[in-house]
Amino acid sequence: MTSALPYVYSVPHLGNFVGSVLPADVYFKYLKMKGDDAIFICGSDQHGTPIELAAIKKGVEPDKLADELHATVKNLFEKYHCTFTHYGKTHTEENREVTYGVFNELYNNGYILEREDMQAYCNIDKRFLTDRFIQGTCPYCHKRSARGDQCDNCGRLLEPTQVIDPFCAICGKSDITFKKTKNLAFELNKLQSELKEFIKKNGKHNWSKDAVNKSLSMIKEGLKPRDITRNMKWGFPVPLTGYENYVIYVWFDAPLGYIGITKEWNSKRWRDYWQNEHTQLVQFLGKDNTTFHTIFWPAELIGSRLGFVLPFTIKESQFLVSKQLKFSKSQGVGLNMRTALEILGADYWRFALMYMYPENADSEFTEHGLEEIVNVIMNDKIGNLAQRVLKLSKSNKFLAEGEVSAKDDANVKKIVKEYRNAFDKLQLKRAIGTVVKLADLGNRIMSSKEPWTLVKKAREDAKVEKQTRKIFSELLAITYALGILLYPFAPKASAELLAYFGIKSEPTLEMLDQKVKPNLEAEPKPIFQKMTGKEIEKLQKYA
RNA sequence: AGCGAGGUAGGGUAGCCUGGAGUACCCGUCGGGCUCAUAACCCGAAGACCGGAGGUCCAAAUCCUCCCCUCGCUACCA
Repeated sequence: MTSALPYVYSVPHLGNFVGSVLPADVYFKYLKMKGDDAIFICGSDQHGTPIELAAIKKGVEPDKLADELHATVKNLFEKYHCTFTHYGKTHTEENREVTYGVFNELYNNGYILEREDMQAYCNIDKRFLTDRFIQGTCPYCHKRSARGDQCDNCGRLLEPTQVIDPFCAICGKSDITFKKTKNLAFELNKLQSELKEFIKKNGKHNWSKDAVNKSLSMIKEGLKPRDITRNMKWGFPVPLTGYENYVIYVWFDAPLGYIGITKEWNSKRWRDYWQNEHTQLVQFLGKDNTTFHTIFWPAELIGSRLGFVLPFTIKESQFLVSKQLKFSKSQGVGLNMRTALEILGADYWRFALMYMYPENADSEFTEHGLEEIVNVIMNDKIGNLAQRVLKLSKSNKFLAEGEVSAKDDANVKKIVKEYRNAFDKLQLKRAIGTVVKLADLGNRIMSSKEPWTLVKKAREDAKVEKQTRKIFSELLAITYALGILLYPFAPKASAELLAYFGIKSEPTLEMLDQKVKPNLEAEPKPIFQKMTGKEIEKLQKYA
């Protein structure tokens, strides 16, 4: 399984995180709990115009800048307890090999076309300028914020020739002329029917309606050849004579990075996953990225005839948006993955973000919404249930000692089944909902059975004692199961809870059937805390 | 503009594929219970013309058509 490769231009914001890496990591943790042979591949997408431009402006080599950014982002994901099998990057020898392999096969198989077009050329820097290297005044809003592809101010799409008073983003001068230049294009149109067949077949495997329909409609409208070379410097050089000054276009090598990164992880085993007909490839990505994964990239794989696996499931997310808070616009300002950790710990963000996961529709991030999830769902319902069960058990050891297991409890079993079912269908919001359901079950038992009353009678009445032991056993089983089910969403809290039951290793679903003994000597500590005025104040700084 | 997806109590969501009394969850509001626990938890109530207008059907939030609003894509951002 993979998560969309973050384009490492700045610190990812919370919307980026919840769109692909986080749900992917959550799902991966579930697969590991289940015991599947799964690997989770992700990494930094390092090529492309924005990074080359930033490197030129900073006066550093693009590979150096890209590696620095890669290190920063990698470190951040670790702080959020993401456990990739490998978090790599696209500018590697391995990815170059994979990219050239696919490129050469497409070329040999007759899917590559040479065509000519007009492109901007800076007479001062003596180089061609891709659209983003052209800046100037927007013909629509007349702000000096237009680029060759789009205006940053009004968001309208532009042609480079439409930009008024264009200047070169590198030297700032206006000495630009348009020259005829050649490029290689990938004839996607030749693979249309194979792509359609692939989407129709695999689209049944839990893809969103949105992903299937927009992919099919794009094919229906007719695919066109798409450029795969760029007249710039940063990237993999095109391995063809006559193209010495060109690099492979980032969209072409970035998704091949999934394979390249796997090869970087393990030079022997990568083929076992990627060239194996039994592999089920599950890919997490945001809605802006869908057709790259359902059309452009599969076309590369199909056209290469190298027997690479195609996406089995496309797990597309919508966007998490915020009207009241600034999600990073770029440049690391606003509420992003870094600044968020200054407010709350990783478990809180993981759980809260998954609780508001924009699974089927855009979802709204609000300060109040976050507060509610942290304070009510995590703290009051889940954390406090564990605390009241463990404390009551500790102060009534004679009723709580002995082995417990979630195996024989019908209510717990039912919820666990629903949890598994939700995950297996990739319904992640439903999955996190079942965790809350389990806590609700515990809280309801507490209220209806009132074990704190029973313990007083249990010492005198053997019948009551037996009854009370059963209730304790059930409550402890629920708490133990909570510790396991919580793992994908809040791994740290899960570990803390499971420690009371003597579990120190990574949890598995099999453990639910094990018999465990609660440690009634240890003083239970709350696994979650509420957000206080201090955290809310910090959050409001981003309003 | 074209294509795709969304619009559900005051707020936030699930339900829609596979039609069956507006069903459910969280917050907020109102009333009650409980005192084990982190002032938490539990029970009950009020609150929705399911974006709008038509249509199909014994029956529509769900299927069809048109319109309005929001988001995404439209091939040189990735």
